[in-house]
Amino acid sequence: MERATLRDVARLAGVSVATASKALNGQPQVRASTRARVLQAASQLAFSPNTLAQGLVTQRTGTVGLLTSDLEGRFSIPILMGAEDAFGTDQTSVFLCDARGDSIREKHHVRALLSRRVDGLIVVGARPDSRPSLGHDLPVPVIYAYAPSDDPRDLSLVVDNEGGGRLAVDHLIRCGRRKIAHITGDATYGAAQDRARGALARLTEEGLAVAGGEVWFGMWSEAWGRGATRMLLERHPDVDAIFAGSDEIARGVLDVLHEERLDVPGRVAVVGYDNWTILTANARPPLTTIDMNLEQLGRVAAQRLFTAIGGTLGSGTEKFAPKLVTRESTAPLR
Amino acid sequence: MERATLRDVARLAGVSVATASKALNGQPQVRASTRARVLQAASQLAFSPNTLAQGLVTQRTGTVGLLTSDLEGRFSIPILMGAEDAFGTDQTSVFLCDARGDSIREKHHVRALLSRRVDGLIVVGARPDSRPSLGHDLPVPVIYAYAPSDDPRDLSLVVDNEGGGRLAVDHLIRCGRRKIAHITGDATYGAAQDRARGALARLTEEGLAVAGGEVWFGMWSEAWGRGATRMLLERHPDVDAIFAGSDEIARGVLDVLHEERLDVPGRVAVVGYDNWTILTANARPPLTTIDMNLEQLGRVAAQRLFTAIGGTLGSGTEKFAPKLVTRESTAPLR
DNA sequence: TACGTTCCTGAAAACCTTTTCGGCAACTCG
DNA sequence: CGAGTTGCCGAAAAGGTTTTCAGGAACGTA
Repeated sequence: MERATLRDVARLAGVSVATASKALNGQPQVRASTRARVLQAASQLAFSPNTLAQGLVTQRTGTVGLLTSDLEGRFSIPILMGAEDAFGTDQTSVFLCDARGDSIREKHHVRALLSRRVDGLIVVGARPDSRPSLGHDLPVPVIYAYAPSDDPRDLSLVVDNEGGGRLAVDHLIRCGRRKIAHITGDATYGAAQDRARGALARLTEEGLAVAGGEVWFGMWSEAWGRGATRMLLERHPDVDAIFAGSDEIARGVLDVLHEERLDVPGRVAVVGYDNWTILTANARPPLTTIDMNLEQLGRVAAQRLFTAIGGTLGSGTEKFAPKLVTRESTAPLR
Repeated sequence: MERATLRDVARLAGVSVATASKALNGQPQVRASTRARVLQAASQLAFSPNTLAQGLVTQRTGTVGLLTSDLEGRFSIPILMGAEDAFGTDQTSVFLCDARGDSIREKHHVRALLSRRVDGLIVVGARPDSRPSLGHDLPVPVIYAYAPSDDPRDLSLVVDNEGGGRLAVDHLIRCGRRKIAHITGDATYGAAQDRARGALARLTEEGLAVAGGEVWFGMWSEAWGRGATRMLLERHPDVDAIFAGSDEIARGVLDVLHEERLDVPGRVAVVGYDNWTILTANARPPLTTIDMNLEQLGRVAAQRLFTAIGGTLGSGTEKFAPKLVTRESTAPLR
């Protein structure tokens, strides 16, 4: 299966390569009949242009590098899908690189991508805390997604975790709940702090205090969700809603509530975080949760990068609003 | 940040581009001192070769296309990671494309990838049943992973599901179990059938029949796992092991056993399938399961493709053995 | 008929690298 | 001292495309 080149097309159409090129690219200075001949020849030969050669002369490759730090982590994937999707429609392809959290591996990948003359870079971090900038002496625009760059001159797109916490609590309040507890993950995660801050702020607005006396920080696991819920019920059996910092934790919460025969949502309402379908849809009952809209984040990152490729992209950190996904674990009281 | 070209390096080193190229590529016909000068110049200018130009002349781009049908699905990711990992060490990069199960979208992507002059293609399917071949008139080698091609002339790398079923049951038998049930997913999935066949074969070897009278096909969900387990316990309360067709189903199984206060693994042992960490590690107790070794599959696919790029790759379907991951949900009886 | 326009077309340069091959200098050896 | 080797280096072609610019043909006008 030998590939046809533009030369072959031109020869078959009886024109020069220059005209063939112009005909194929829709340049105006070619007669309609000539263009038709070229098009016909091209399709006959199943011609598809060599993008390497195109890139060499146009200085645009139509490729971007997507640099992730943890592919196995669940958060990179939706972002990646969003970006791939957005680019798919413009004809740009994405190079996927997984640095596995290793910074020298990351450097290596950046070098390779630049060597491939990508038009831009999207860096998606493993967790929503800031990460080291790639620097400013790069010849292409870089956009940071999920984990912001630690350099404010870079452009970062992140999730609004404070807004997410606020959203969850707001929903519970609207359901008539007044004794709302918050069980969440590792306190060293900025995300945990932000969500808690948002939750507390909304409670305060309503004149409420958090049930359980304080936010329960711990780990991002079902086991912690179970343990914390047991302690919580022991000390504050009258709690009527629990906002969990992740769907995993929420699963643990539900598990213990079920064990204790406390009806969800009749007696206690539960909200999770992440909208990780495998956990939320299968839960008993299916879990109301906060969706970070990561796919949208990826899509926007792609678009921003695309428009920035010619000119320049801004700087600073843009926050994206999460959304509430209601399922059966929450409902109005009575 | 303008990029240095080989010309710049050559000029700085006081040699021709030809010698500069040879020096950088380790060709022998260049004096040591000259090479040193070139190397020095290159590093001084932070030179990195333009791979587009290289590809144009060498007819090798050092890129492969990875065509997946369902990125969100959990099975593509490990394969993708394995491939990315294997390629990372050779300096080849991967173009990621998600066809979203749409065959015209897939065609589109293939065209684009060929236009980019990828050196090869890895096609990873959504489910382990056979899928349409991309055809044989492609100018690059293609390798099918997870979902085999429906054309035996293609090379496909798949998981040995029959072996997996056998492995699970074998483990349960070694744990002294004799009344082993199998609750699994959608009967229209080849994977479900294969796993069941392997399980039954191993039981027969031991002179055992499957507990519950037959294999319980249903859906790949926790809810089905719960429902099936309830029915099973009602009719056959003496079952001492359950092999679940997926970790999701296993979670449902565990849930009901827990509700019924049947000790796991003291009274009933449970084995899952997939080793989906988020489900298995958090289960109560942590779940023994079958790991399909998908990362290895991806790695091998990459290697096969790489060695095939020069020559030709074989055909047929190669099966890869899954492995047993033991956790606390299984243990010897008494 | 001579000249200026308007339309199309094609030759050639450019993009950056690899690779072949010829040539020059310095040797070795008879 | 001449001929044959050996070791390094550079000129040039090649890879496939886009784009600029010059020029030819056809036409209208004076």
